[in-house]
Amino acid sequence: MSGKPTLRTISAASGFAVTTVSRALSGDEKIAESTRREVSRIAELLGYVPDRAAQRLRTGRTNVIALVLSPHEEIIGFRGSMIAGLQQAFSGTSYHIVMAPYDGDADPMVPVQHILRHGLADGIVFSGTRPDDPRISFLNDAGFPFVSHGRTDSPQVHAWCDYDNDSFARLAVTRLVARGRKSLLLIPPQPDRTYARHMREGFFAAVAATGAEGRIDGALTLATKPALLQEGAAGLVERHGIDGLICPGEVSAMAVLAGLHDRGVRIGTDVDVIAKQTSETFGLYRPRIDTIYEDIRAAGEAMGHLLLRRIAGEPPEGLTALLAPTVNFRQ
Amino acid sequence: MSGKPTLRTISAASGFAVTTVSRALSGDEKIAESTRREVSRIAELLGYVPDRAAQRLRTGRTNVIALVLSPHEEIIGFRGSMIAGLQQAFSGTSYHIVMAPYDGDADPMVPVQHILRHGLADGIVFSGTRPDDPRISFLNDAGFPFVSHGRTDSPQVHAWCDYDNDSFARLAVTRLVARGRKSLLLIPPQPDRTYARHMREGFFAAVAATGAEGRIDGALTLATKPALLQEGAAGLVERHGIDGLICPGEVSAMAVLAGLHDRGVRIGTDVDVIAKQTSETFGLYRPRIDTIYEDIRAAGEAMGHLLLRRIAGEPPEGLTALLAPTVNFRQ
DNA sequence: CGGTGATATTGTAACGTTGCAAATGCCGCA
DNA sequence: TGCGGCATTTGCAACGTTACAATATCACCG
Repeated sequence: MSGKPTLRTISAASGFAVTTVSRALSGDEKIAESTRREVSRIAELLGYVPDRAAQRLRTGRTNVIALVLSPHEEIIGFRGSMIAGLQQAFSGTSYHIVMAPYDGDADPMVPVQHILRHGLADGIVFSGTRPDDPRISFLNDAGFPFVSHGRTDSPQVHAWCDYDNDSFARLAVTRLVARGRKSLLLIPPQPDRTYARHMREGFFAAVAATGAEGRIDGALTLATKPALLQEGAAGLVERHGIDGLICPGEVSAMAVLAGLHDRGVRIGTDVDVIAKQTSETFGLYRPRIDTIYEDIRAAGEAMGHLLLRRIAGEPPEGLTALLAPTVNFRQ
Repeated sequence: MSGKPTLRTISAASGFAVTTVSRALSGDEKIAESTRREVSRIAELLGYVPDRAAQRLRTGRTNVIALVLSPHEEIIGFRGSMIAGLQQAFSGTSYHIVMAPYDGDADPMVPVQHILRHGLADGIVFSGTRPDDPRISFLNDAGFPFVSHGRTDSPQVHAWCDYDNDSFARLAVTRLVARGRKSLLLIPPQPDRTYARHMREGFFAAVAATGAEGRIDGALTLATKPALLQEGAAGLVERHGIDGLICPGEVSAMAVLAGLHDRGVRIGTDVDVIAKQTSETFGLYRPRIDTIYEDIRAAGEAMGHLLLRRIAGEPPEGLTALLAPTVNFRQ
């Protein structure tokens, strides 16, 4: 009589068979309304909670979503915001989020294979998508529900959510040009990611359209080494007369701004810097700069909803979300 | 023949009983070395992976650790760093981290009760510990392994990991006084958390010891409303002649620095600001300020190890870690 | 040569759930 | 009265694992 109540406990207490109790609590199927009420009443009374392990063993469903993030993500609050958004999407469901271990250095296939191999989850959310990301076809072949943060070049249809980095770059260029800047530099985002290409394309398209001069310096690619950016960006400004810089994230922005500051370059006067903003806090940076907001939390929430639909069996066609930039410009 | 290999598959392939196979793969117990090798060989060959759901149902162990964090944590990268540290501690084990849903507003007991009720995990890591935190006695009574980030006033013995905020405040005060500052302000940390008291105590002890003047303004308590801090701190500096400020986190530091900047107060000249630093990136802030580092990732790793020992059955006595501040002062 | 004990292996049962096929009860209609 | 058919309920089996008690094997000793 001690221990947690099980279906058997409720069965004994209510007089109905275990199977009936199970079906009554599951909600659907042919069960008399009176039976359902009585069973529910007793279940509630006894504080019954279904055993996830048993359900999982029997049904094969885990009620778990695996989140695969590289710890090297440039954006500081990325993990936290993404999790918050996913949790928002899963509130009201019985899904929990498990963090798939991934050191970010190894083959990106490793964590994904690990999840499938061990049956850790019913669906996967991953980020850091590459143009030829092998995870897409692997998961598609396995028929495993997933949503990627970022797009690929692959013709394979799949659910994804992405930020419109093309528009981001266009907006940034347009703004800088409107402020009278002529010689623009895009701090290169992570080169092997698809979003980096979108950003570059938008950058050069806008540069061409506005008649400004635009460059990207490959040597500054290592956004994970802020010290390099700090030196390099400031040097370029001096040597090539750059007067407008676009930073693809807060870390690169902080590094660039630090480098300029340390050389006595006046932000907003000698040069303009415009950055992608992903946290509230960055808006407190001084001197104020123009930013364009990317809402990671919203991305997480969108991905959560898309994934739930995939798990429910919806085909991936059209299960996509392209999130628009929000400008945050000074007067 | 299709489907994942199970113990039965290996049993059939090797000729040993299912029980023998299970024990051979589990590692211990009396199994002939030759048997173990043969069974392992076949298991490897067939790509056998034990079914977590079945193990969990049979043993009651989940191989999961629940992480309970408030999304309102002031520190931006807190979630990500904590997760990274925990994952580091769990690498090589079969433990996974599940994020317990917690909106931060509700009763902190809710997520903890949820975890126990649904048997979601073998252990819990939680943060935001209060002096009379009800989770401590609840989990102790339930005999459930846990580690808290932060201490309590309760005499109950439990595993915890904390940052030495007393030392943090003393170091900060000492540094400011050494730079000639006389009238110090501590931006108040979250008032209902134990760490806030430690920080206050260290602050006033050091202020008394150095003969400086120290104050905390309760009106600035709402660290989650950076706008308030921005206005309030700058106002206090002007009205009360504050010349040294201590910020308990990066967000409050950014707010305070923004407020001072906007009023034309010169950082490092008119006033000195010293802040707790929790991310690499913050070191790029300009003008440079003195910071004292708190390593959240290290805290996560320490908590992971402590929790594993608790789960292994070690009594909580002495399972504690007080992490020391690291100063990062300008020359 | 029978008995003892150590060592290694085995069979059975159970964890709590759900899918399936079968059974029960009941009503109306022939 | 008997029977088909519907609505509801039931029992059995199984998911894959491990705990437990029991058995088989063998060497050794009296």
